[in-house]
Amino acid sequence: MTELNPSQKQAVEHSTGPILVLAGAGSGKTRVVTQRVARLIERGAAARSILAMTFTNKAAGEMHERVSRIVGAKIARELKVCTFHRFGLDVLGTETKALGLRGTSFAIFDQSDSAGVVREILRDIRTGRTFDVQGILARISNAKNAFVEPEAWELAEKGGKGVDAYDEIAMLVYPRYLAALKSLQAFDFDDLICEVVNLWRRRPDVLERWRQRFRFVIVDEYQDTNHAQLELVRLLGGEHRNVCVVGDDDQSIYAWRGADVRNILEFESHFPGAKVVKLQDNYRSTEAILDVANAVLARAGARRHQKTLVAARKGGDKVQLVVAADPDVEASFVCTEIQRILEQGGARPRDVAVLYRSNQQSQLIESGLKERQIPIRMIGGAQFYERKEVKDLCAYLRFAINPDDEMSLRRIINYPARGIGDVAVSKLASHATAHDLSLWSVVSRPHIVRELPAAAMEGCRELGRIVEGTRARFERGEPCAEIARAMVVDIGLGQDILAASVGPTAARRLGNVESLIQLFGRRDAAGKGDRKSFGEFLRLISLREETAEEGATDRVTLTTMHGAKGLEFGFVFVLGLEDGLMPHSRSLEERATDVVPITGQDGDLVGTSIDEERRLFYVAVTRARDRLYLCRSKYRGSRGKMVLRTPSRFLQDIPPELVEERQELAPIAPEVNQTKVGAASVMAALSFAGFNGDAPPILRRPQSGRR
DNA sequence: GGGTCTCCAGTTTTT
DNA sequence: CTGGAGACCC
Repeated sequence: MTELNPSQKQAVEHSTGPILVLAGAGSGKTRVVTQRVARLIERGAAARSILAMTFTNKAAGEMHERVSRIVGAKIARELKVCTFHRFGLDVLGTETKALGLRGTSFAIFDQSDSAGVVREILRDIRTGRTFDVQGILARISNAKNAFVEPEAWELAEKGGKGVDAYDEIAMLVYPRYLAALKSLQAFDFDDLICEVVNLWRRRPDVLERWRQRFRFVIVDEYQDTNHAQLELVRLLGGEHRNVCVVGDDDQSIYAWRGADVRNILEFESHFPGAKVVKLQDNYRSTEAILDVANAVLARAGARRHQKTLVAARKGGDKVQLVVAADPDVEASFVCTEIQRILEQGGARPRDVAVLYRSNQQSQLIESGLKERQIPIRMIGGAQFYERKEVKDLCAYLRFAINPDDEMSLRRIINYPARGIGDVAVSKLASHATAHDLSLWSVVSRPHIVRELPAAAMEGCRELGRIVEGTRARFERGEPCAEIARAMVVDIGLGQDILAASVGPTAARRLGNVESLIQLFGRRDAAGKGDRKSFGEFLRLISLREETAEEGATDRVTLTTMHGAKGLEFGFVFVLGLEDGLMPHSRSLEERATDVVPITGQDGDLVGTSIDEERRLFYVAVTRARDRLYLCRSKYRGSRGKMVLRTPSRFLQDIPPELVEERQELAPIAPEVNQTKVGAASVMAALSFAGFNGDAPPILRRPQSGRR
C-alpha cells in the first residue's frame, strides 16, 4: 500500500484549522498521522512548532520513528512527540516558578504512592467499614479531572443525587489528599495534566508562551482523552485552532478510567467548523473477520459516529467458533492449535496472540505454551516498575541521591524491618516538625530525639550507614549498577525477599531486582550513568520512559483485550466468550456506570458499561489479520465450583453463517485442576526470571550486621 | 514491632 | 478457593 486512498489524502492534505479523523480499526491511521506531519513540514511549518500527543510511550516512540523515516532524523529531533503526561511534566518542569514551588524539583506519584497516601488518611479517619483504596482514588481522580474543588464537591453533594458511601468518604479524603501531595511537593498522574490547565487558566501570559511555541497540535487515540485533556488541548489550540485529533469512538474502552467518549463525539461543537474525515477502508483483516466485526458493532446501543469497515482483503478463512468443555480443554485446544500453526510454518510466534478479559485467564495458556516450549510474551499484569521490590530499591537509591526526598525515606525507613515502627516514625517526624528540621536530619542523628527506643535508635544508625555508604560510592563515581548491587547487599534485600516469599514468587522477585540492576547497567554503558541523570531517571521512573529489556521479540503474545489495543496479529485467539466474563459480570450489574460522573452539570449518559464491553470485543476481533478463533467453555470454575456457562450475548449477534463452529468436548476435569508446584515450575520461574542455574548474584554475599 | 488469624471480595489499568 | 488487609495478640 503505497498510495493514499482519497479519505486518507484528505486528512493528510488538510492544512489549518480543526480536523477530526475518525480512523476505523486497521484503516491506516498511523500512516495518515505521520504523513500529515511530514506534509506540514513540507509546507513550511517549523518542526519545533508541532506537538503530537499519544497515550503511551510506545505509541509516541513509534510515531516519532515513522515520521523520522520520512523527514529525516535531524528534523524529527525538533518535533515534540510525547505522551500527554510527558508534555504536562515538561510544562510543569519549566514553569516551577509560576507554580510557586519550593525549588525546581517535585516528585511524581504513581498509583501505589497515591494509594499509600490515601490509606494513611483513611486510617486517620476512623471509618466504620473498610473501603477499597482504589475506589476512593478513582473518585478523587474523577473530581480532579472535572476540576471540582473539595468545597464545590461538598456543595454539589448537598444537592444530593446518588451519594453513596464511597462518595462520602472520598469527599472527606480529597482535601487531605491534596494537602498531603502539596506538603510532599508531589504531583500524581492526574496533576500532570490538571495542574497545567490550572496554571494556564490562572496565567494567560504563561499560556501565551506555550501557544506561541506549539502552532500545530495533534492528538492520537482521541477517544481515550478525559475532560482535563480536552481542556488542555482546548487551551493550547484555542487561538490558532490547528488541532488535529485522530481516534475511533468504536474503540473507546477506557471510560472506566475516566476517558470521556463525548470528547470525540462532540469535537465539532468544541471546535466549530471542524473538518471530519472518516477512514473506513480496512487493510488489516480479511473480509471474513470484518464481517464479524461489523456484526458486533451493528448491535451497539451507544451514541457513535456511524462507520462501517470495508475490507480491502476479500474472502479469507471463516472465523472459528470453538466450544470447549471447560477451561482446561479450552487452553489445551488453543495451545495445540498454536503449536500446529507454528509447525506448519504458516506463522512465527510473533504472529500469534491469545486475548482474554481478565489476567487470571492467562495462567492455563501460559503453562500450556511453556510445556510445549513455545516462547511467550505477556503484556500487562503487574507492571515492572510497580513491583514492590523494584520500587523499594528505587526508593533507596533515590533517597541516597536526594536526602530531601521524604517520601522515599518513609518508604524505606523500616523496610526491611529494623525496629523503626509507626510509633518511632511519628516521634522522629514530630521532632523534625517541632525543630523545623528535615526528617532525614533527625533520622541521621537519632540521639537528638528523646525517648526513642534503643531498637529504633540502632535502626536509624543502620539506615544511616547504608545511605552514607551508598553516597560515598556515588561520590567516587562508581557505575550505578555496581552501586545498586552493593546497596542490595547492604540492605539485605535478597534475604528479605526470600524470607517473605517462597518458590517461584521469590525467584520472580529476585529476578526483578536483577533485571532492574541490569537496566542500570545498560544505562551506564550508554553513558547515562552520571549521578544527575541517574537521579532524574529514578525520579521519573513511574512514567516508564525506559523499559526493562523485552528480550527476544519473536514470541506468542498473551494479553488482555485492553492490552491488545493498537496491535495486530496474523492469528488471534479470544478466550472465555461467556456471559459474566465477556461481557464481564460487573458491567451487567445495576450500577451501569462504574465511573460516576461527578460534574453533575449534565446527566448525559453516553452509553452503558455493556456497550463498552461490546466495543472491547470489537477491538479484540479487529486485531486479527488472517485467522480468528472465538473460544468459550461450557463449564467454568467459579469460587471452587464448576458451573454451566451461558455463551456470551455478543456471540449471539454474529450471524451463524459467518462462523464455523467446532466442539472440543473432552473431560470436565474434576481432579486435574490442581496446580502442580514442584521443582520443574520453580526452575521454570527461575529461567523465566533470567537465571540459568547459578545462584542469583544478589544472594552471593551474606548480609553483615544484625538480623 | 511483628507474627498470626479472620474475613471479605473477586475486571480492565496507556501514565 | 485464593490473596490481601485489618484486627488482634504476644
